[in-house]
Amino acid sequence: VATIREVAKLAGVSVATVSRVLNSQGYVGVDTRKKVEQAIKALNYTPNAVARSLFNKQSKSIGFIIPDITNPFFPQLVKAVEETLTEQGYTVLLFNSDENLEKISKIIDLMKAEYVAGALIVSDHVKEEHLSNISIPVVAIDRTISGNIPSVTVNNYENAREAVRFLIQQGCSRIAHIRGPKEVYTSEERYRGYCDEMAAQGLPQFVTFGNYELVTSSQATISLLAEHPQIDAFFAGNDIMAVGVIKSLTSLGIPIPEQIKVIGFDGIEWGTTVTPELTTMMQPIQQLGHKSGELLLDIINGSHQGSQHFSFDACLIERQSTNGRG
Amino acid sequence: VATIREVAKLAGVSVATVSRVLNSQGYVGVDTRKKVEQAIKALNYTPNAVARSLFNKQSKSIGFIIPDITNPFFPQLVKAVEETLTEQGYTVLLFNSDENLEKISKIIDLMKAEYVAGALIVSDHVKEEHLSNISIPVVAIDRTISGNIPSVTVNNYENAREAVRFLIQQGCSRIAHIRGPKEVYTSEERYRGYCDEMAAQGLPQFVTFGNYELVTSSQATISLLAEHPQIDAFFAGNDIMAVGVIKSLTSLGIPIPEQIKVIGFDGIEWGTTVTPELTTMMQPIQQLGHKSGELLLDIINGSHQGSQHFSFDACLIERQSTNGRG
DNA sequence: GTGAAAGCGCTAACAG
DNA sequence: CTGTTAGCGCTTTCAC
Repeated sequence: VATIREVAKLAGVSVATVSRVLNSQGYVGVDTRKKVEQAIKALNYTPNAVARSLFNKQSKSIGFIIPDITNPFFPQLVKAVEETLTEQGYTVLLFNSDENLEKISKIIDLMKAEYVAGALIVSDHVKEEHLSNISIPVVAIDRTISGNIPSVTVNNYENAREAVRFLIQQGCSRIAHIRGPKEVYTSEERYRGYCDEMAAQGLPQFVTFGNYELVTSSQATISLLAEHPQIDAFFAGNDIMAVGVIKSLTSLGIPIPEQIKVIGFDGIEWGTTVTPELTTMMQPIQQLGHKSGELLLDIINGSHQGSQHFSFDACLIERQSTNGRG
Repeated sequence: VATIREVAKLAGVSVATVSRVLNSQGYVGVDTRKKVEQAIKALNYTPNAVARSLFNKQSKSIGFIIPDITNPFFPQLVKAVEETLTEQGYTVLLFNSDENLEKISKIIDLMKAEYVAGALIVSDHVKEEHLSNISIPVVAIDRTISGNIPSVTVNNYENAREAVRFLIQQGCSRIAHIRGPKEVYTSEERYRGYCDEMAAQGLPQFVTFGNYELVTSSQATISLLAEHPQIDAFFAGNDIMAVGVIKSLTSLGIPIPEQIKVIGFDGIEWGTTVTPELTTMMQPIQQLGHKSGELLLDIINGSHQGSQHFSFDACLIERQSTNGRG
């Protein structure tokens, strides 16, 4: 592997000059530049990223902390983020936190040690104080951390109301909500949206915890239905739970959507594998990923101005689980 | 952030001595060591990983190349791999190749630039020559690259035969195979297993391509069935395609497993969300991940000896899609 | 046992 | 415009 010194020697110049053409910084004579470029090509030279990091105290990589790589929502987000970041010459370092604070603090140490240029964080447990002794730019995705930390989110609250309104338009009035875990931002927001919309419409509320899990949600469905047989629709806090609802209803022999309609939230592929296919509020994953990548890069480059917080709307995808003759 | 020099000053020794206790290398006086350790604690010092890499030309990170992060099989593998690697103080750098050779060569360059200690690769397109000018240890997972490159795989061929045999035991004899894409190792192996077992049993073969995709598989199912109505079982090359089979059969009103039985391969969670739940050959993902991590570490540490190739068995999980009154 | 010094590959003053 | 030089933080001969 060639070093800058070898390039300099071949080109008959000093390493400083080579460094200048490498970073297109400072004045370099036209012919000198040409000689250097030839030498670079001849030696198939690439600057050593580690040495650069050591000096610059910054690398061309971005840390990305997600809570759970096995939740299909996140891999899609990762892909979107990677698209914009690699396009700008950055590498994404992906970390799985499992929402474990010890792990998170290790990850943050590691990111500092690796001189990452910035960080993208999806977490309900990371608070501003965890980030206080970290001097690198951070953008929160999918949930806010604090008003001081830039964020890119989804209008969970408003879109949840929209889901409920859609069910009402379809003729439902006894709408149950299987909600996600406590203290999880998206879960709380969607729950709040459900409550407010139902209250606004003067409709009764039926709520149980499903914890964003399939099995829990299946069970919750059955017990809720036992208590309130009049339920004519389920709004699940995410698609995984909605699939659980569909499983239970199917096993109970309840026709979907004729007797009970089901709507989810997320837009993951699972929703299309079940029968009937799941109607859902599809999250704008591409937009989330691209915007957060761009925002972070802008902040890193110091070229960002204006609002620190962005949010996008989920989009209703009507499929079979609500498309009855209704 | 403290540096080694500050630690040395506080401890009243030279940086060389600090370095020695850091790496527990060379002789250090007992009391000197104690002073240094105190200073380290007092300053909350952590050695700078980048500076270390620059000198050692090796970092404590492992590159992991997967073909597609949105395929649920890989996130699970990633988790298993991470478990063993982080335990040993290594960080996993995850890369998505999309099986794009250009991207792969960039990733390999990057890994060299970051001085990764080793690499784990899942790919059908990476050949030995791509790795030739790379001097870091490599382990292939889930598919072999060449006899010279250590690998940890699944007995796709044998386990596919097992799946077919199971179907036969259940009383099926007109068994169709929806196969994965051409030139994909796992796909070819499972196909070969199907063919050989069917031939051995003197049974007729029905094969179509499903390309490891849901929609393609659904369509393939319908056309295959139109041509050969006598089919009484489907062996799909992976679970995603098996779900596609179930979808089509359900929409055709064909009872599963009474009229037609279905078996998949992989053991992803999707299989439990569909109705009926999917019988499948569950891959030993944990074992795959752990073994490949250990193997790579052993090679890096030069402590490996013996076989370079390991393989594990997938395990039959009987669920509703084959559990008819049969 | 311990320290001084050279150097990993690169960049950024500072001279010229 | 271009070269010299001093580090970034760490490890490792080589003396003492």
